[in-house]
Amino acid sequence: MIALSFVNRHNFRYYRLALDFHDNYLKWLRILKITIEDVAREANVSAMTVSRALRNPEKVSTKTREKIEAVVERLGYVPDPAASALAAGRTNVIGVIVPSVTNNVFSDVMLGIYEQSEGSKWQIQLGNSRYSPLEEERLVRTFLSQKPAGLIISGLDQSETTAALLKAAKCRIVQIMECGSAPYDMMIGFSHLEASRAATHHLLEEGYRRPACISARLDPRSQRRLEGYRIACREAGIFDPRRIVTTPRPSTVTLGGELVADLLSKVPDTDAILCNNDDLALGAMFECQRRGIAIPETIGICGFNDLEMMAAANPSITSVRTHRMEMGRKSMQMMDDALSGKEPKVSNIDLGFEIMVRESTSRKKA
Amino acid sequence: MIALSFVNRHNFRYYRLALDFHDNYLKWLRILKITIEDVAREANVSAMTVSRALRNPEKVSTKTREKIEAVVERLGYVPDPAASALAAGRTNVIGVIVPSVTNNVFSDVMLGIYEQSEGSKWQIQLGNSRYSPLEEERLVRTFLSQKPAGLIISGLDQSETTAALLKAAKCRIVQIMECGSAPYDMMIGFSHLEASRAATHHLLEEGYRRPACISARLDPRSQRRLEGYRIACREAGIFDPRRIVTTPRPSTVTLGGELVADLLSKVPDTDAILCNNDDLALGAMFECQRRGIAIPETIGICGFNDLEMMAAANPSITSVRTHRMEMGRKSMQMMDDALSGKEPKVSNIDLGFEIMVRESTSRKKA
DNA sequence: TTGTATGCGTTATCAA
DNA sequence: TTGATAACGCATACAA
Repeated sequence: MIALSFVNRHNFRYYRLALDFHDNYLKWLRILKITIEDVAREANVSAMTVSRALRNPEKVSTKTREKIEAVVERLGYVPDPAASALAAGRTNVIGVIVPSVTNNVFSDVMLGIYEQSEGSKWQIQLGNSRYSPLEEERLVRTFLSQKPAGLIISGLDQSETTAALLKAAKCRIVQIMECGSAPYDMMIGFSHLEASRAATHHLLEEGYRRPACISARLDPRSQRRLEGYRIACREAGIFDPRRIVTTPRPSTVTLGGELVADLLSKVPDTDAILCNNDDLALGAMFECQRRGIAIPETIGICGFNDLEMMAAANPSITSVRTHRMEMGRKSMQMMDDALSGKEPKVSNIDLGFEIMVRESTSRKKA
Repeated sequence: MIALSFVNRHNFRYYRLALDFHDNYLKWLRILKITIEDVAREANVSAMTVSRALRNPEKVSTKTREKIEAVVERLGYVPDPAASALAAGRTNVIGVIVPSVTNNVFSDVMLGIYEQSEGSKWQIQLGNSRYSPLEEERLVRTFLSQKPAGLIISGLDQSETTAALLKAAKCRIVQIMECGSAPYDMMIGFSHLEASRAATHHLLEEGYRRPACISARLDPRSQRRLEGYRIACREAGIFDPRRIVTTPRPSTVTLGGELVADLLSKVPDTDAILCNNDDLALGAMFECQRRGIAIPETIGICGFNDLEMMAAANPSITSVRTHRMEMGRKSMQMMDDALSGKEPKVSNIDLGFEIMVRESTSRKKA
């Protein structure tokens, strides 16, 4: 009876079960549901003090804090995030929305994000829009309903509704992958158009006069890369629309080979191939090798993204290095800074790119 | 005054602001926070009925349901998942914990999971343990604290604490990637040991007598694959420990080349290389080509996983096909079935594997 | 520094 | 078929 007097309603059952057997009681606690109340009772403090000890340890005396921490550890207490979110009206969730989780490009970015978030209080939640603006909209809605602290989202091409949702959102937003002029909030990326244009320039400088471009997927960034190729060719006065071969299919190594086959059947005098990504480039290389076409002498090949395998290939393949992991890391850092009150000085970062010249386009010395 | 009489406390402000201007009021609602109460008031029903109309539409008359749905649509009401989780004590979240999000192997599995979950009410939440049992433990704890409907987790090698947590968990669990005898709940995968053993057999059947094995990362599954190689070699009486070259570093294409260089410097008479994954295999191929070693004549190369690029390579590379996407899909299906009450007939599935014989090991016909 | 009272938005329960 | 009421577990605001 005495024990029951300080027991709240929902703890009744296990107190009944283990009234005079403390160890048993602890076991029950562990299996049933441990709340902040349980911790408070064990530590002889109020629930509020426990809450404080966990969120703002500095606002609690060292002694009580240590006592509470010990009890938390002993009981294995884990705060209920739902209750926390409901009471506080916010969460420690940072939503990350990417078009693809199977694409190396995005997985590298995610790696950077994960690395940077390690040790912080932020919890990453990943969404996969699968290149669909509608799916993206659904994801944004879902994420926002969770009152996230922040949202990291890919690109500039959200649907009108999505854009409206993001503009109205009360959380911080970092757009990644591209550069642009009107970020919702913060932004970090690079210019796909300029990168592709520079790559085309490189081909021209190496002496290739009839460069082609193959592209798959045709998402907004692919399109801008295509445009970069077009511009560079026009600037050099050698643009020929027949040398552009595209497909909406997702890119694969095999597809790279097929696109090259298609290309060469239409315009056999092509002397260089700018591939919209590295998978295509690898496939293009294999196809050329199968046909006995010399790389880089007869045809030069340039990829995009500079995946790790480009340097290992034989011949090694020229590619446009994009700083994906750094992009992930910095986006997370900007987010963290913004959420910690130290507003980042620059909120719209162009990370640039680098043409990694390798054997596959080095005709000069040959 | 009349209007105020039926207005609850927290809606007071925007009622004040737009008492007699209904449209404006709706706009405010949209920007501020729309709760189930707002919907209920607009639809002239109780909050409970709105809740029912959304969760169990069949328990509400068609007329009221339609009325409510219209209001929900008009106000753009999105339920607060935190409140829902708190009140119901459960969520529609299915947690997926994988060791790596950058590894093609897991991204294929995830693709399957995402595809299968599409259209269902389940919400996928991804966790990345980065091959760390401790990180995995942390993730399991975090996920469980969210009262998920289910958990999909990779492998059999959880830490003791993690295992205890999972056993005590009230949610359904599907283990993926491997086969084993004592699942926490459900399981789907294949035997890495048998797959690797079969691949080694294939090499022996092709006439290779001095097969080597290169491996990176050395996670539990790599180790079991290594063991499969050992067993097959011992069975054939040709086991030579010098032919095993491993590194704890994460595998890359470049690393494949380095391991081959290392291997050949130690045991130059090696006539086949079983690579523990396809990245290594590709790197091995490039390295052999660089050294002018004929594939498959002088050295045969076999990968593991059968990533798409294996078939596109030149020469095409033999690999062990594992049914990753199907694994993802089926794991999600098992989960869905289990959660929907229709307990799956088989709860421990061996998906098997397939040796995809290609040019890189086809010496017979040569 | 610590505690008390109260509300967050939803759903379970039971009554109508 | 619908509604009233009481939790759910935690954090805010304020009091002590």
